[in-house]
Amino acid sequence: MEDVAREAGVARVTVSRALSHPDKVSPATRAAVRAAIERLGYVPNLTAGSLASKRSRIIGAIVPTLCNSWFADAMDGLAETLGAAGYQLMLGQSGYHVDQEAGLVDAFLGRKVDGLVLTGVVHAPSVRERLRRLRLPVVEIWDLTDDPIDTVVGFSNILIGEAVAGYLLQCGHRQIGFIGAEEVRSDKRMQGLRQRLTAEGLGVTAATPITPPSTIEDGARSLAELLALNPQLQAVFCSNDTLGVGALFECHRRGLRVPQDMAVVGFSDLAIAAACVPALTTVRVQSRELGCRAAQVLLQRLNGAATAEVPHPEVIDLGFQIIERESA
Amino acid sequence: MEDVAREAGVARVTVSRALSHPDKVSPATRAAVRAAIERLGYVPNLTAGSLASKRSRIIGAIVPTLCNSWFADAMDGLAETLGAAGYQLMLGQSGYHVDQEAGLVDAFLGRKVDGLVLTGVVHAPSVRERLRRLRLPVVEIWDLTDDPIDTVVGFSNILIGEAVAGYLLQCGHRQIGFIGAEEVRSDKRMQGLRQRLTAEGLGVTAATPITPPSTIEDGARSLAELLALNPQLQAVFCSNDTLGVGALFECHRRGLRVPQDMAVVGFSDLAIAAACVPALTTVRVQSRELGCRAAQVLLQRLNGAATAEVPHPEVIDLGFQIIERESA
DNA sequence: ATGAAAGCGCTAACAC
DNA sequence: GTGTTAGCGCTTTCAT
Repeated sequence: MEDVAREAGVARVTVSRALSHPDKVSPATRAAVRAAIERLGYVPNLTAGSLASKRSRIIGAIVPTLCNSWFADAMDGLAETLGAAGYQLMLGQSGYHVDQEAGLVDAFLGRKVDGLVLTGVVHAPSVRERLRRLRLPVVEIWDLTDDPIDTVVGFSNILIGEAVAGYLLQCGHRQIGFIGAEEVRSDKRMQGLRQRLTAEGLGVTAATPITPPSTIEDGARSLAELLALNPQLQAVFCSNDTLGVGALFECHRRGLRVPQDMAVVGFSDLAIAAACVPALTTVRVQSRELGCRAAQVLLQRLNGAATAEVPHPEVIDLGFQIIERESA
Repeated sequence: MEDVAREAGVARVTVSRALSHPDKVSPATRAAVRAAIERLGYVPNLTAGSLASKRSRIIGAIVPTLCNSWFADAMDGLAETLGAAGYQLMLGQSGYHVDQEAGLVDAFLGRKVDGLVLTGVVHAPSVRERLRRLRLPVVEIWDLTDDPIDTVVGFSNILIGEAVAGYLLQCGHRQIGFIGAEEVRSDKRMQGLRQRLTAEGLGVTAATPITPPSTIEDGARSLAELLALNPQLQAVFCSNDTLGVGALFECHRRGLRVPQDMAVVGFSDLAIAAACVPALTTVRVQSRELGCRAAQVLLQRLNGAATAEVPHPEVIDLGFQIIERESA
């Protein structure tokens, strides 16, 4: 930067200003600086800038795993929107463990991220507390809560469970099962399902929760387990489409007609849901949009701070949609 | 850090050392420092550390998009391996554009990443040159080349095309088509296919390249296009499984029996390939392992530098595998 | 084994 | 509009 300043015949600050606040510099010097930068191939050290300005233009995001395309899609939207605004994405994977998430949050805080995106609303207590106290812009995604750390943008996993229960009941099913993952948001969907069913005086047959990542084989195995538990079973809600496809497979193998003998509903609407035979009825959530929206909220917070605006906790519900196909 | 030093009754340097080089500090002071840190809830500012030490412990990675689960899987492996070694992943999306990639490389260099992972071996000339000159650890993935920037770990897209051609020929097909994306690695697979076929005195019918992201509908539409171009078509190689499934759909719609009337081969072995009916014969590449391996190479480079070892360009071929299912 | 001094490369106040 | 003066919070030498 020293060199650029000399080359352009100005002081270092002026170079800095020409880069960060172009409008605070006369067009002439701005041009001179640009030219010097070009000539010297100067690349500003953003690390030094971050240290001095206390703004890193980095957003940290933590998802359980990128292997699940719904999270990957959300990160795609997040990275794209953030990138367009000149922010960088630092990504971490929690493996569905709150303590691993806590470790990543620490690391990100140490790196002075300007904001954070966390998956879900359940975190280590220390994390919630720290983040609240720091007043760091934080967006929780993929679920809802009345008491977000800062802002939450997602959908209600409990309502999804209830809606699927309602749908299945309406189809005339009474013996309903659940195949889910060993994971808090899956539990909530099950909870919603159970609530609604209990209200009708019905129970729900639940398979042993699957340790992520879910596979098609897990889905098949779980359906078999469910059938052993309750041979009368008429319908099953699978906590994700992968398990749903597995359940479909097991039905096929056993000669069960879908949906007549067994109705199957999935979750997340992967491409596979539309492509399998019979096509899988599922719940669609807008993963990518979720990421975009999370980015927008962060960006707004980060600029809002500049305009002395103090934002308060907010709950943004993006909703969901039952996609009716052939399987239920 | 000042506070921690005071609390522990030592100098700031000692705190720094206790954190970064624990073995250079007596066990007693180390414990005192740890205690003080605990008591004060001190979180080191890694930005400042990076600035001072010129090592950021950040790796930048650029993929075309995270929406394609093969890239997401690779990033999953990368992030996991890197995270375990105390490195953070900064992620960017190029949207399949070399100039967008170049912009991200600039941004990452400005952030002083310790290493870089790029998708593919085709980049803006300025990028290659810059990176080479900087001697920054760089791993190119998802393809191979004789002339990598630094190290390349992937598979040969050309050989994949040739292998699929060989497979299809062996199945007895002579009229072969290609459905691909508007993208350099897809082109290479087509190139390989064409080479092998040309060697047999055969041609290949190619559909209009699909602008990413590919959809199932794109695949269906492309198969229709191919059939219009060449009604005798016996087999088609689709540049990814999504297109393959689309092709399968179109065959079904037209009452074409697969593989008797039309053989279909996909690429990447998504879960959907095994789940659709008929199951899709495809080419499997180890996406996640690719990411892990890329991370290992970087880590080795980064430590190797410490041991004064100067590594030279390397080509690591992870190969591929044709997964024979029902569709071809 | 520990400390003192000197930056890392930039930005934020203030002056001019 | 531009320059001057101080740091940002840490890690290096190099002494001790």
